[in-house]
Amino acid sequence: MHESGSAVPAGGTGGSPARPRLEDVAARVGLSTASVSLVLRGVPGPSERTRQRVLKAAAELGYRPDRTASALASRRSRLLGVMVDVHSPFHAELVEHLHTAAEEVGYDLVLSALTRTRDENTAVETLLAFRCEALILLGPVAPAATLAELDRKAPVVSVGRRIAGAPLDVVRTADDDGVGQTVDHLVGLGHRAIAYVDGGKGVIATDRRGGYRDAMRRHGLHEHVHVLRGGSTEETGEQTGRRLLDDGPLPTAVVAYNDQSAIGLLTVFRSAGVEVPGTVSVAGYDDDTLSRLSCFNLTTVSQNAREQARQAVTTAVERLDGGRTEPRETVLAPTLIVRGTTTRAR
Amino acid sequence: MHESGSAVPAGGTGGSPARPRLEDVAARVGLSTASVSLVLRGVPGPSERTRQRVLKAAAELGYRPDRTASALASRRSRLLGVMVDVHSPFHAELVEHLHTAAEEVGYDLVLSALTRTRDENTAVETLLAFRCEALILLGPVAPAATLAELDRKAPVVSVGRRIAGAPLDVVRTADDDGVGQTVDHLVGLGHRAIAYVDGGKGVIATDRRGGYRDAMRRHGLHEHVHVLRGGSTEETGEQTGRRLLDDGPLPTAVVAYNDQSAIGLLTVFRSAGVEVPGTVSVAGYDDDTLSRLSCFNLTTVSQNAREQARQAVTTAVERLDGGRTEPRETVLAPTLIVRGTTTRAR
DNA sequence: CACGCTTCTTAAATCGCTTTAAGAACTGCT
DNA sequence: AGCAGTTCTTAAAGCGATTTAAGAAGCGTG
Repeated sequence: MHESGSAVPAGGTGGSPARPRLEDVAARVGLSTASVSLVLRGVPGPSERTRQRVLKAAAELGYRPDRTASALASRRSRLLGVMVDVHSPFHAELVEHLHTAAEEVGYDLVLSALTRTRDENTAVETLLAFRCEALILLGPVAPAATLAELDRKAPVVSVGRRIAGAPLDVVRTADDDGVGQTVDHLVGLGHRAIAYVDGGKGVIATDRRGGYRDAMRRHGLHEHVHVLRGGSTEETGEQTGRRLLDDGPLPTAVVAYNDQSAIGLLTVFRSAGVEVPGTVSVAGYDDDTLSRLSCFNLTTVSQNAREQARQAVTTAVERLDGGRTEPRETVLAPTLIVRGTTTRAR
Repeated sequence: MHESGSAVPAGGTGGSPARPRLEDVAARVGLSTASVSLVLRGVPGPSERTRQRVLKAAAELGYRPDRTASALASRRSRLLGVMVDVHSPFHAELVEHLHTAAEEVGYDLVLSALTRTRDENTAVETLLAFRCEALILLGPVAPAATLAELDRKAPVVSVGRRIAGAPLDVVRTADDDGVGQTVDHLVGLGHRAIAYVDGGKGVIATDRRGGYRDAMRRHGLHEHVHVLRGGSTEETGEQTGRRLLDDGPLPTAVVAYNDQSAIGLLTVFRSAGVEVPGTVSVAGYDDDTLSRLSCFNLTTVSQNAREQARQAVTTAVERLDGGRTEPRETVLAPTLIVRGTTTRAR
């Protein structure tokens, strides 16, 4: 059963025509597999004539290198593992840009989805089993120590989440700055009673809350600082909205932890007859697909997915091919996107 | 000849501890790699004693088989390729269930994202390069002939899209039935003037439109059949909504091609002071995340992602391991989800 | 104790590609 | 011619697993 280069296209059970191998291409042009491999990978050496012939033959046979084999042989998979929450529209956008960025530097992506029944550990294990050379984790929640541990197996880039106390690569936007810009914008419109709806206990929530506090202080609105308990979903937004309506005089503007929360507020306000932005201005964070819907048209902050993705890939590749070993944190500036839910104070 | 696995754990240039290989496990228990491989894959043969020792050693070393190598050696990748539109929330849900379904039958998933700059061809090529054994395409738009061609390289399962005229595996829900159920529901509420907002020229749009027509006819509402030009986005929904408002008497109910379109209608109606469902009932299709937002609370049709995912995996695996060769179309019944945008006719 | 039978183990060949050291084919120069 | 220098090519050794045919134990029997 070792009729290696036999004439029969394929045997076995299936009917498929047996994918051509490097050897088939080599045989066709009467060269060695070594030469063919060299040509196909663009390694200098082969003569122009050889190059042309090989390229032609490969094209004619419809040859596609076998990733598994070349990964094994070269001990390089040229794969970047990406852990992503399939349900997050923001992650979707990141993935989109990661793809193009990776392609430009000759890497491919392996996506590992986070689901209700698939935790970060599983997702990462899968990535490792694929021999990904570096891991790009979108909004990881694992403790810093775990990530540091992981980083010893393969370079880790945390996107969107600041990692304190561990020497890891991080790419993120300045969350405090984003909220700060929003506050600036509102103050510029004459608002003073600007409330903030908090997002919980995560690192991100902390940063955004801090950004709000600082900005208010900066504008001398210290005594107007008002942080309300909230969350990251429409539901919590609605709850907070109702509390606001019940608890006496409304602020003239409310900044929410994220778009979903903001939309919850919006819904409650409008159905209670409170006009937005007529009576209350509302701003969110994330530039979620939701926020762009014309029925919301929410003023929000964009995290610049494109640039973050690009930086994440660069960061990973630098450690892989560039020999960088010092961890680096890349902090990008977010962009305020003014839409229709904020206007001059009443 | 087998002094390959020397005593030193790693050494060499790098600093990483060098992932343990099968050979390392074998050396540790003084057995051959063959035995270890057998044990680790659960193949009967090795004695109980051997089994225990191997398992222990593997655990101690933290051994994880190298997918790349085993795929190459076994000529089986046990990988299912999934083409997915990262931006679609419905696809996200499918992916989630595909993961669990695949895991149950011992397969892993490779996701290949469709983006603005990454077409179906590219996505599928990637999947093939990973040596996926079968391809699960979520809502493919490629012509039937292309898919049939592809199917010769690896079994293809089209999810959500009916493929006419090509012998391919398909898993989908009955779109006509879904719209039919919606119409039934509305008729049951006393509606007679039920309009339909079309979704364009695709197969799915055609089916849904047909479902509307048939259902209306079935209820003897032949002369109330009213199909409006529309689309699949909020924008087109809004446009159609405005046309409806302009063009004289409103129907008492409008069924839209999908949720996004329905939400466009909703937005226009409400901002024009037309109450939904007070004056007009509105229904969508897809049970999109959007539709669940309390501010929309849209009556819609669920495509039962979980079951579709499960069937898709089963279908693929049957062809891979079960030897099935006849193509099969699995049509699941969609489920009407009544929420707050439909009520008794005025 | 030699025999046939199981039951375990393992040597060795692959899988399809990469990589490196060595070989072949030319060149130009003395 | 002879020799060094270039420029191309290739043989052959892996990569880390799987797989199979053959070998080694173990074990009742006659």
